This record gives sequence, C-alpha cells and structure tokens, in this order.
Amino acid sequence: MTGEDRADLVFNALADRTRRDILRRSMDGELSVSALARPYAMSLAAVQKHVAVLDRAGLVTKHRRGREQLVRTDMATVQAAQALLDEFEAVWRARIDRFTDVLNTPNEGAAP
Amino acid sequence: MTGEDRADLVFNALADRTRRDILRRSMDGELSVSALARPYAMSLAAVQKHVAVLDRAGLVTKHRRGREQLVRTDMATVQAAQALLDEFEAVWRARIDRFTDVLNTPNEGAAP
DNA sequence: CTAATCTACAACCTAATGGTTGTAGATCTG
DNA sequence: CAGATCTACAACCATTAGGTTGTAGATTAG
Repeated sequence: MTGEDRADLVFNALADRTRRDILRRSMDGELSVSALARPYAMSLAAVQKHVAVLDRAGLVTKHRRGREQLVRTDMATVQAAQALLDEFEAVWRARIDRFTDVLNTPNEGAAP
Repeated sequence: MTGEDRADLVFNALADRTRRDILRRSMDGELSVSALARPYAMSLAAVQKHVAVLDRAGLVTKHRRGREQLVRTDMATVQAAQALLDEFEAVWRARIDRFTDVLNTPNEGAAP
C-alpha cells in the first residue's frame, strides 16, 4: 500500500463525525464495541462498521478480552495524518520563502 | 454550519488523492481550472467537480481573470484541519497526564 | 465577425457508503 | 445446562460520489 492509499483511508475515516467521536472516546481508555455504540442513535452493526473503517485506516486497534473487543486509538496514525498536513504547510512556506527571496535579491537578472 | 459540519467537508475533501494533488499544486501559485486539469487522465468536468468540492470545504478559493478561473489554496483552512488533529492529540496527552498523576500521588484514597 | 478557449451545469451510469435487519458463533452468568 | 451478552457477517436498500458526455454562456484571438 502506498502513502497515498494510506492517506485516502485515514482522511476518509476522519470524514465522518461518528467516527471522529469514536476516535476521541477511545483515546480516553479502551472501550468495547457495544460500549462505544451505546450513545448513538443507530444500530450496533452500524457502529461496528464504523469501527471497522477506523481499523482498516489504522486509526484504531482492537483486541479481545473474553467476549468483548476492546478498541484503542492508535495515536501514531493520527500523528501521521498531522505530518501530512504539516507537509502541506511546508510546501506553502517554501513558496513564501522563494517569493521573499526574489524580493530581497537586488537586481537579480537585471540588464547589464 | 457547525464545526463538525466543516470538519466533515474538509476531511472528506482531503480524502481523495486527486484533490490533495490539486491542493498541493495550487499552493505553488494560482492555476486555472483547465491548467489544473491538464495532467490528469480524466475529463475537465471531473476535475471541475473536484475543485468544487475543495471550494465548498473552504480549502480553495476561486476568482475570475477574464475567461479563466484562478484557483488558490486557502492555507487557513488547512491549518484549521491541523488544529483539529492537534486537539485530538491534546485529549490524548491529557489522558496520559491524568494517568501519570495517579501513579505519582502517594496513597491517594488509601484506607486510614 | 468567426472561431477557439474556458468554464459551468445537467443528465446519466456505476460503484461505494451508511444505514437496516437477521442469523450465528463465542463467551459469560445463574 | 440454559439464557443472556458481545461480536461478526451477510443481504438488502437508499443515497452519495466519482466519473462520463453533451450543451451553452463568456471571453479572447485572428
């Protein structure tokens, strides 16, 4: 899987408010799928699918404890998303820097 | 529109590699829609739709120059997305801090 | 003026999304 | 053991998304 593939999965997973909420809630300690589902006005199966999307994106990991599946957010992946946006900003700043360089260079390429 | 609504739009816009590419390319100077479309193996109309998605999300602004529409990325919105992920990280760190606090507090709530 | 270019938008198609219900396998509880 | 709970998964449905082609309005070039 390429980096772009991973970015697709991560941003897509983040593009749903229920999933963002699940992500936040499972940062604050491990919760089972049904515990996560409780507050939402949707079926357990729907929440389960949301968790699966987060899982596929690597934003969350699951591990069994008896009959329940505990969900924990993987901060490294959240940070990878941050890094991507930081990269965007770096490109932006590089452009600004090039621009101010041109302004500050006296007579660059002027006629002799 | 709520903050969650905006987050939906922004992350959804970022969840497509063509749109991320358009975003990067229009950080590096203003480009017309058809100039943006040229490198991609898809119709102009398709690229136009992608630009529209970025526009609705506020990641990009358009302004006319003659018959062409120049596209410029709005860094403030990119930074807003960064801020959202930073907020996630803050929640995460707060949890870690609470945890280490408990460890470092001697005999808190112990039997008298 | 005429022809070419740039953009917008509608209509259409297919595949993916977000939701539902129902079934079934594990695991715990009494 | 019997019943309840937790999870997974399939089948289905309605809507959205990403793509296409085609039409039409401005603007520029010759």
